[in-house]
Order: sequence, then structure tokens, then C-alpha cells
Amino acid sequence: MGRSCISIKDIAKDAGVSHSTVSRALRDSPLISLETRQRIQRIAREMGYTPSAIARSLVTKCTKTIGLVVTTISDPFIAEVVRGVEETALSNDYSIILCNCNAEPERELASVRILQEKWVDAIIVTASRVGSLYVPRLEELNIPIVLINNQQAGHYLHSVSTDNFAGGRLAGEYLLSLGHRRIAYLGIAPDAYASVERLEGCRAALQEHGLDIHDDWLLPANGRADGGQAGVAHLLQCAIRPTAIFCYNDMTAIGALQALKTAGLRVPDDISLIGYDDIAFTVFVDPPLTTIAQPKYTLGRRAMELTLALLNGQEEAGDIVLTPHLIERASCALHSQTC
Amino acid sequence: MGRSCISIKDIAKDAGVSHSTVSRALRDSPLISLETRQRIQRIAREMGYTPSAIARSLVTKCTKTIGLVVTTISDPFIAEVVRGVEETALSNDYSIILCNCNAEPERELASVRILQEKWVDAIIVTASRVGSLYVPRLEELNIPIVLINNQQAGHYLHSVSTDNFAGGRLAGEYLLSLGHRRIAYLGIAPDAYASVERLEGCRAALQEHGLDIHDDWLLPANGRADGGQAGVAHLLQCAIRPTAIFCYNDMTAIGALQALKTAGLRVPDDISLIGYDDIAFTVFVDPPLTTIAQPKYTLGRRAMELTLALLNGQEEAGDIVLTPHLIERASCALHSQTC
DNA sequence: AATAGTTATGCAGACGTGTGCATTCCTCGA
DNA sequence: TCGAGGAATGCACACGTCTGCATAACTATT
Repeated sequence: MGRSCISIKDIAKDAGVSHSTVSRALRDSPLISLETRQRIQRIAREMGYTPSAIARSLVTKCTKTIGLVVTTISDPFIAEVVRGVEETALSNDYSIILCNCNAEPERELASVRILQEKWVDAIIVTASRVGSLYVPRLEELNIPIVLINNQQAGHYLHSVSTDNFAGGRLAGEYLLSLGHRRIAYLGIAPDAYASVERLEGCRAALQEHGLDIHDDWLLPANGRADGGQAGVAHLLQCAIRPTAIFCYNDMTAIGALQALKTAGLRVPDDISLIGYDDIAFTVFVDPPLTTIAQPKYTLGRRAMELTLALLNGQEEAGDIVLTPHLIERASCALHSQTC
Repeated sequence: MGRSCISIKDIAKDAGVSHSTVSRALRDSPLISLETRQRIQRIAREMGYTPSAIARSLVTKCTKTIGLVVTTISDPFIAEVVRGVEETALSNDYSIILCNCNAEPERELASVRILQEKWVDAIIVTASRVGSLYVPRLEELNIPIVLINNQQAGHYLHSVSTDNFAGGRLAGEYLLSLGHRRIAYLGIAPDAYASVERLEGCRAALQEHGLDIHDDWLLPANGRADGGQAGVAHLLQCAIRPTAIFCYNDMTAIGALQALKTAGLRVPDDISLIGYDDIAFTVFVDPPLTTIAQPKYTLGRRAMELTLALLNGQEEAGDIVLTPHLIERASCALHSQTC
């Protein structure tokens, strides 16, 4: 039981030098003669020495560890972001401590406490909504904080996000180009920036053609499939039906798709459906979902790169906005009728 | 910039006592008088003190951190396991360092090195296949190692898994009960225990009825959708077709489902399909997938609980085998014809 | 031959926390 | 009044690594 536990002092004794010399030799310091350096490195290897990041951190005040806070790792979108963060971290010799706080305040606070005690060098937060008392608490730590898909102002606060307005416009323009004029938005959530911006982007595209979204066709959603189902239920009761639905995200669209099928409507023949995010599963529903893709992995990668830049003192690194793009699959069809 | 950096020495100076007294007072040691204890705790709170886990770890040799190694976090099955591990860890004041090594040897080695340097107390590995040179390397660390869904022998090695044989039998019995006699297995992978056991379980159920699986209907898979598609392509060329397909996992089944639809076959009317795992998306394909459910979250939770037990010296904790169960949805139908 | 400069190494203290042992003070009993 | 015992606290060192400064040995210059 117990760790290997050979320290630089053990090596020092074995090599007949002081532990300072060992420390320098192992870090390839030019202060130590090449011969001694190589000899010590060889001995270290033979003894199976592994440096202690703990002890090193204590003196350097740097743990090469960053905290990654997510609302839930089960979300396939977030999982992909996490992958981007983690891989970039490992490539740069950083590791990440994962905190999965299901938007529960007490878990959020517990996470902050742990990350603080463990002296993480920075924190990356991927959360659809960030608790109001949460960010101030984070800022007290006085370390760089990078928010993914959640723009917010603050001293130590930076963000990486995709351009939701552009994404919404992309969806709107695409549906227009297919001849759709009656378009619904399934994703109203007043407190969520992302949703508002996507809607406004879509609306902007419509307005350039002198159109707008009918009030009856602005429906709430919750980002999950059941929200999409509920939205469609409402929509089917409208006197005039839209010919296309723009959904807040893919899960909403998948729920909507189910409800439409259940109601005996065909997608895309009777009604077109467009999602947002491009999660892996869009390919496996029937029909495969046309969607606005967010560069999920890149989102994570850039967040980590920004974090590294901040840790290297490049304060000017600032915020990053990525561009979404359209992925055409099979859930949207031409609509030739005029309204 | 920089951390808060108030140590017990600062508190000691402020309170006019030695730092030892502060250390004991903060840990509520009965050695310190109640009055002093409370006074010191108050001062600590006022100064905004946070203990340093780093310094503590250096002396206690215990980091309250465990390493979690996964092949890929993008897999929805693994994501759910991770959630189980993480939540259980946080509840017990442990945190996890996530290592996502895409079954790439060099990433595996980098992960081991980092986990070793960071002095994690234990390691949990969730990997469909564990590299051959990987486990021995892990064992050198002399800390508890818990493998999820991967039974293997060794000194510091323990495992949590589900009973694949029972799961396979469950699938077989279910299909038999629906009247199926011609059953295919889509998931041959000789080096994967899990696959072999599921097949054997299914076969055992058939053999009790004097049946077996035809050699032509034993098809390879890779755990991904494309493997399922390829398998179905082969199957459709057989002279005699099976009436039901047992798939190694849900992703395979989903691929198979797509291929069947493309070929103009209806599920479950023309052919029944049963998956394995019960990932979240089984609900969203059409038809919803009948499957053998593994308790994914529980798998993670029990792995973490076992780890905690091992860290508390309860060596006898041993291995854990969980029981899968059938979830009936809509991808299997009665088959009344005799063969 | 004495001095300045260079190179290689050691010493000692720091980082923040935990803990065995010694010390001090107080109380109680004989 | 003295000693024993207990309660409360401090001292000193440990954990493994890093680093500023001192030291020693050697080389080159005058």
C-alpha cells in the first residue's frame, strides 16, 4: 500500500550530492554540469522516481489543473465540449477536475469550495444558465474564469461562444430560400440570451423580406424533447399552421418530430423542421435532422486555449465568438405555395 | 491576480496563538478549549480563510482526488457512468480528475503519468477495452484501481460490472417468448468479453429450447452505428433470414434499424430488433428500441462506493456484479410462424 | 603571485498544514 | 504544602520541491 515515495532526497543520497542539485538536474538547469545532470537523470530513472506535483504546487503556487464546471455531463452537447477542453488540456500538460452540478445551488457552492481548496489555476464553466450568486462567488477566487456560451461581464470573466444571431439568421434564410413564409419558433425562454438571439436572428432574416413571426407561433421550450412535444401540441391547435418550425435546439426538434409523427403529419412533406447544435444523434432520427451546427469541440478547445493564454498573462486575449453553420439533412423541404 | 493566500499563520498572528493551535481549532480538536476554538473559527471566517488542500495533501499523503479514465466522454453510455461516479465522489468530498484517452496508447501513458504525479488516491477506469500494457503500468502505482465493465485479475484491481450472460439470456428468452426461432446476433468481437458473454447467454436460452444460432447469423460489430448497418447488409444476403436480431448494443441496433428501413423492411413487423445498454436515445428512434438495460448511473456510483471502501481499508469489498433488465418498447413483435 | 571572474555545488529557508512531545498552568487530593 | 494529574497551548519538525545566496574550486588576467 502507499505510494512509491522516492523523493529527490533519496536520489541525492544515492548520487552523493545535495537535493538542490538533484532538483536542478532534473529540470535540466544549465547551472549543473552536463555530466552530473545526466548521471542524476539516469539514477532517477533507475530508482523509478516520479516528481510530486503536490509539493511542486505548494511552492510554485501553480497546480497545472483547471476546474471544469458543467450543468450535466449527460448532455451530448456538453460532453463534446468537455472533450475539446480535456484534450487540449492534456496536450498542454494540464489536467481538469470535473464538477457536475445539476444546476443545484448547493452543488455549485460545494464545487467552488473544492476548486478553491485544490488551488485550480483557472475555471471553465459550461452551463446553460449560470446561477446568479454563483459567478460573484467565483470571481472572489481571483483566477481567470472562462464561460462557454454564456456572455457575462466581469473582471476575471471571459467567454467563448457562438454567434446565436447569425445562427438564427442562417436558419431563417434557409427556410425562406425553400419557399417557407409561415415560420414558427419553438424555443422561447426569456431569461436565456441564446434563445432570444436565435429568434432575433431568424426574425431579422424574415423582416428583410417584409415578413415576421406570428405571435401564435412563438412557443416556449425547455431544451428537452418533452418541451418540443408540448410546443407542437400547441401549434396543432392554431387556426393557421406554420409550414416550418425553427427549434431552439436539436433535442427540442426531436421531441417536436415525435409529436408531429404521432399526430399523423409527415416531416418534411407536411411540415419542415430545423434544429440547432448538431448533436451526434441528429443523424439517427427519421428523417435526419437539418440543423444549425455549433462547433462544439472547437468551443471547448478554444476555451482551453483562451485559458492558457490568460494564464500566460496575455490579458488582451479577450472574448471569442465562433460562427455556426448550416447542415442540410432531410427534415426540410421546398414549400411552393404562397401564403 | 493570485490566490487569497491567507494561511493559518496569518490567523495565528491575528488571534495571538501559535499556528498549531489554529490548525487544531479549525479541525475542531478537543485539545483546544471550546472558547478558543470558537474564537479562532470566527476569525478564520472573518478573514475569508480557505484551507489549502495542496499543503494538507503533502503531509497527509491523501489528496481526496480520484482519477477517472474513460475511452471517450462522447459516448452517452460512458457519460452516464461518469455522472454516477462524479456525484458520489462530490457527496463524499472527493473530486475527480477526468482523463479522456481515446484508446490511444500515448494518451493513456500521459494520463497515468499525470495521475501519478498528482497523487490521486485511486483510479477508476471505464474502457470498453483496456490496453494491454496499460493495466500493468497502472498497477505499479500501488493504489486501488476499479475497473468498470471490464473484469480482469490483479493485486490492486477490482471491478464493477453487469452480468452480461444474464443480459444475453434475458434477450434470448424474450425473443423466444414472442415466438421467434430464427435469431441473429449482431456483435461478434472475439476480444471483447462482454460480447462473448452476451452471445453465450442468448445461446443458452435458445439451447434450452433445443435451438441455436445459425452460423450465418453471427455477425461482427464494432459498437457503432456503422457496424450495425454493415451487419444488416450481410444479413440481407442470406438465403434464410432471421426474424429477430439481438444487437451487441443500442448504437449497433440503431445502425441496423437504419439499414433495415433503407432496405424497405419494417421494424418490428418484418423483423424484430433488440438492443443493449438502454442509452437515452433509444426512446427517440422510430420505433423506440426494446433493449436490455444496464444500470449505468449505478455502475458509476457503485464503482465510486467500492473505491471509498477500498480507501478505508475494507479490502474484502471485492468485486460487484449488477443485474441487467429488459425494457420493452416497440422494436420487437410477436412472430407466430413456425420455422 | 595576487585578484577577478566563472562554474559547479551546497546551505538554508520557504510554501501551508499536521502532529508528537514538551511545557505551562491549574486543580485536586493527601 | 507538596505532588500528581489533567487541560490547554507552544515548539519543532515533517511532507517534497524550489531558489536566492554563499561557498568552493578552478581558470584567466594582470
